[in-house]
Amino acid sequence: MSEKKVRVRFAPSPTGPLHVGGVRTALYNYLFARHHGGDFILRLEDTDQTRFVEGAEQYIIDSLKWAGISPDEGQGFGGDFGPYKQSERKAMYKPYADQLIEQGKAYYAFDTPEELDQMRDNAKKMGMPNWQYNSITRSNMKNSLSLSQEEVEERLKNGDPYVIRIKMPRDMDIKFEDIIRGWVSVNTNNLDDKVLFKADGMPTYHLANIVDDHTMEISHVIRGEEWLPSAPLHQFLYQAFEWEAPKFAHLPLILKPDGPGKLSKRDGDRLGFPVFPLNWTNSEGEVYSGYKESGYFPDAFVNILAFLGWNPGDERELFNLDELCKEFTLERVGKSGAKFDPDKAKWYNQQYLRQRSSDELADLLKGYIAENGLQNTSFEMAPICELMKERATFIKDIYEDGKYFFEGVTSYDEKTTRKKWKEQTTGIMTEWLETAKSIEDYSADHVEEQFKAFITSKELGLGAVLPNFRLLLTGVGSGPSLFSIAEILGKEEVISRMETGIAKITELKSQEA
RNA sequence: GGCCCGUUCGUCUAGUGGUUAGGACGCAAGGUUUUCAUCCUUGAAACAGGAGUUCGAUUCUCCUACGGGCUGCCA
Repeated sequence: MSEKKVRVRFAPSPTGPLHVGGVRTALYNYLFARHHGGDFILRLEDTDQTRFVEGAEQYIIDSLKWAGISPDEGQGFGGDFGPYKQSERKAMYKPYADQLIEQGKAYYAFDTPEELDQMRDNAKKMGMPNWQYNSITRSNMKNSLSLSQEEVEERLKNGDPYVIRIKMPRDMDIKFEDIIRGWVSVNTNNLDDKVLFKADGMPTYHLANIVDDHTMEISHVIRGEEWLPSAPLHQFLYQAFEWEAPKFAHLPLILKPDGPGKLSKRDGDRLGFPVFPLNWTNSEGEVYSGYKESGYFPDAFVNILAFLGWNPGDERELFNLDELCKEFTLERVGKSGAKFDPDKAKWYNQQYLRQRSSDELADLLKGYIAENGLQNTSFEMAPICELMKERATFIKDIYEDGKYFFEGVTSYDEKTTRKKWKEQTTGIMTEWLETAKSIEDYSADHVEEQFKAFITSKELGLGAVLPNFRLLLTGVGSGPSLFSIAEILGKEEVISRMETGIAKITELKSQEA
């Protein structure tokens, strides 16, 4: 049976940026291909010329690359089955439509869009919300089944606009087995005579899709659930052409985190999380945020998406791409839609951040600083990352929570100053400053030892003194081990920060009084 | 409205004809910590409802409810 090589395709329409649902579909295709040693193909379905969006094609390619799931062949990636863009394959489709006409499986229809709108409107007014062009109604329409042969020829010769529609038979059950959903069955009485070929000379999605999947030797069609209703039509077309149909797998949809409905473009920025892999600026100049720019790692992003509808069947949750390729099967994909959980997404990123070495984080942090034109530091970046990574979710947290390493101390946290800096503190800190000056070894352990000896000799409590020391070195009331911070800053900087800090806080305090 | 698909903690989910229905995120409490975060422990939290089938159904069947998708010369 399926000795055939596994070949799957991701076939988006370049009408805008890809959102996470689309990327997940691409990911599942990629994982399936890798798991079976097959090919993953990118095909652009741009048969609707009115919906062309500048930059969308490149956006799709860039997104897949960023996520690390580049196609083996396809638009922008080469291959032997090209072109991979339907607008460039335009000439291929007509003969297939003609073949169906010759075989009596399809027919010409001359009804104008206006006439069809009129039909639907009238039907609606008469209480029929779903008027369809089908085996019943087609006899009342202008087509090659209802018109005389002479008139049809006349119209064709005159160059009257026409479409080609499938002639859906009456009362026939179409069944197919979906890998995820099992047997799906629909009666053709509920199906309409879909347009296969448009008046502008382009095929519709339905025709192009079948012809391309067949000629590109696609073995499995893995796509979103929104295609399930047209799957019977596609099945019927394979039969009409007498082609072996690929296997189908319809993926559940990704839903909004709050109310009902599938995740849409606006949800992300409304709810404070991205729905797109990369930033996207529309023609009006509005920017929609992307995972990349929001600080997500590609591997975390992939992990998040993989688990929206799939799981390994045990309790592991952290999977990199290689592991996913090894373990992914369509049989373990769920049937029901998943609501996107922004909190869980952050948690994943945090896990991946912590897995990274301090050197790796240091490089990323340098990139972040450069990209955003932020203040660089003369301190070693890796130890800072080592110190901050436990409490960070994104690279930017390392910078923001450790600003004092980069921008120095620019202010003193009001609350901590008010609550912890007592009258006698200035004196204590000045004494500690003198001691600190005499210390040569500024390793964290040694500073801690000296500090503790100091407070013991003064009969002071750690909780009363340390927050003030922290205030002097960082300007903030909380953070990682202060002694480690001191080690990174080094003796010179510690002394200098203490001197200016004591002076400034004392001044602030005296102004209050 | 019609057709199709779905329904286990708030969310993502595991799971079985007989289980204390498991995990993760989030939430709450306690512990650790100079502090914040981390970390550890504990806790609250689910089989949509109703009929069947069965000795026994969360698990199988049907109905209802709810959710979702589709219903274009869009994909």
